[in-house]
Amino acid sequence: MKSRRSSCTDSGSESSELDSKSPEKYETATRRRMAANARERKRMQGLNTAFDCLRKVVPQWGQDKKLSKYETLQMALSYIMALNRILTDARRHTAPHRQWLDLQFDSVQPENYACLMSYDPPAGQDYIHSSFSYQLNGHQVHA
DNA sequence: TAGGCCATCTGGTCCT
DNA sequence: AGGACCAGATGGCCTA
Repeated sequence: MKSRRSSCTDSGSESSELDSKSPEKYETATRRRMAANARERKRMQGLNTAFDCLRKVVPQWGQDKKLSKYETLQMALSYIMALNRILTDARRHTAPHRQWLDLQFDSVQPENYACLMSYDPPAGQDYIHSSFSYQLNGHQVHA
């Protein structure tokens, strides 16, 4: 884990204002701030996990250096556009060209998006894509 | 050493 | 009231 800012602590900046108030209020505010910081840390970690999943799915220039968050989003956008184009073009082709389409998807393997498949939505929430499924190179894919 | 990227803290806003 | 989300600020690490 990275070191924290030296000038800031989990106690929060509201301490100075609350110093003059009752110790109970100060304690409560401190506890709330620490809890909020912990939640924010956890939230950002979740976001980073999602970015890691996206990096596994998106094409990379090289394996030596991982894409930054910005680059990952840009690459994902380009990748989706490219796949969309492939599908659009495929619709214009008839059966004799089916092999061509299979070739386009040759590099798309289930293990590449395993992290997305295992995603559990929060309880009580339904997602449209949760019942989505399709056939890809003989693989039945459920998402 | 400057610049890019990132983690963390923080306060504000919105939602449940 | 409390949690989720967001954006700004700040400081650390790394690389050219």
